[in-house]
Amino acid sequence: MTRSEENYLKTIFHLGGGNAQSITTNAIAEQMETKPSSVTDMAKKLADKGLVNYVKYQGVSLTDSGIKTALSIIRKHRLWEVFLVKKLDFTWDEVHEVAEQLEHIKSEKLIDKIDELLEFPKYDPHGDPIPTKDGKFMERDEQLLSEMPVNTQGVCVGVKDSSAPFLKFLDKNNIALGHTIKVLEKEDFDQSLHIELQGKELRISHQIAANLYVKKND
Amino acid sequence: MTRSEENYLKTIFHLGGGNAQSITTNAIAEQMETKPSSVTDMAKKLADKGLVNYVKYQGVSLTDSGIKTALSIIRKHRLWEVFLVKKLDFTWDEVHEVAEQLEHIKSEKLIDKIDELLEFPKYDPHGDPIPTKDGKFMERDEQLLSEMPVNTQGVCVGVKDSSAPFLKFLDKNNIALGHTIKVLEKEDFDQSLHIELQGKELRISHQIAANLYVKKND
DNA sequence: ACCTATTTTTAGTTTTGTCTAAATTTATAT
DNA sequence: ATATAAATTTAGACAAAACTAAAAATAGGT
Ligand SMILES: [Mn+2]
Ligand SMILES: [Mn+2]
Ligand SMILES: [Mn+2]
Ligand SMILES: [Mn+2]
Repeated sequence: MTRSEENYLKTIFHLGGGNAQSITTNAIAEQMETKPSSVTDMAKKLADKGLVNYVKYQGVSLTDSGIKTALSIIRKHRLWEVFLVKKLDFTWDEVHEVAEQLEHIKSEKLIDKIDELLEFPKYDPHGDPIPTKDGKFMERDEQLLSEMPVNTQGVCVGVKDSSAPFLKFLDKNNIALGHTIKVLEKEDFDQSLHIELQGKELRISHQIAANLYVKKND
Repeated sequence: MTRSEENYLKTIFHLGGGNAQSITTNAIAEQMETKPSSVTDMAKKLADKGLVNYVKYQGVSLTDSGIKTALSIIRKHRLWEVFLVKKLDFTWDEVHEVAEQLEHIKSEKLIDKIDELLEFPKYDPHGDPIPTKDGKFMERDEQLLSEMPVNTQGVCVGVKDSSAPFLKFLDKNNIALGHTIKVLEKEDFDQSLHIELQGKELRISHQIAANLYVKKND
């Protein structure tokens, strides 16, 4: 399994190709910042290896074997991200790039030991669930902050956009995973929100709210 | 800097190319389990990049820039080996393969933090010195056990051969870094040694003794 | 049903790193 | 000094993974 093949599988999974959905050539090309013709070439190769179902002009979806492989890469990526934050004091906006490299290290023992050292974390620094060794996913009952009704409250559990600029913005505004957020008011005009964050009041744009996952309190 | 280029530089360094010595095409090819013609191709490329001095039919030596790069890869390799042993309970015969992959991860912050986490180790699990960030080497006053005179004693500080079979053999015979070894007798016939190891007597072949580094006691 | 715009594939190139086989240079031995 | 052997380089090929440009298929709109 080459690094490139692994990256394609991961991307197809993230685009929904694990749910029998057919992912288009263009969607993959855009996500990977490559050209559609390159995607076609790889689609054929992955199909030959039994990792994707590929029908000309119809896109690709992952086979069971492809899903398994994609999940193992995603598991490694997220465990390394936790390692970088918990053990090496990286900030959550610094880890993704390095994890993109570390996820391709081939050693089952290595990743199992990292998992153990971290005491088997369930979520990565951005709140994304870490698949178990046998490819099980811990999905969480969560919703976007932008979809929470006024006067409900919950705990921030994840980010949809995990780009460095967004994460740094959150840091600057004291928004972090585990913080309590209550929706005080929604502005009709621009969908901006007036929220209570850890006791303090704050106004945030729709764009921010639409990239924060919240778990509603019982 | 590609992974392949890094591996060539590291190999040339290990073969002595850091001391203005000219390393032959065949020596590099043999060490890297590749063909001489491939080495010639790479020699030209590395020369173009100013990393080696290459004279046709005469072999290559590292430039200052090449030495610097080689030392940075070796530093990463050895720090990762320490990490695997100290933090993840790998044995010293398991670490090399994984370190061969990890040494190519590109992140200065990552390796500096690993160094810090390990409290700036000076030697790797096989007793090899870890170059400092600015490329300084901690050479040790050491010699091969096979070259120690009868009735001298010292501490085992390193292995010359760090292949898994040899390391496992050492484990089985309770030979480990830090253990005290005294040469009791040398057999003229086959150069085998009669030694005292941590108080117990033991016979070892010349081949074993010629792959153990010992630091003579003052 | 037909035309058009978009998507996707094909065909042909490029780069990196490898290989084999052949040619060339250097080393060795008489 | 010359023949022979060994080491090294050259030339040409290949696989992986990308690209561009052109061809083909699909989707939408009238
Ligand atoms: Mn990430
Ligand atoms: Mn993440
Ligand atoms: Mn090693
Ligand atoms: Mn080592």
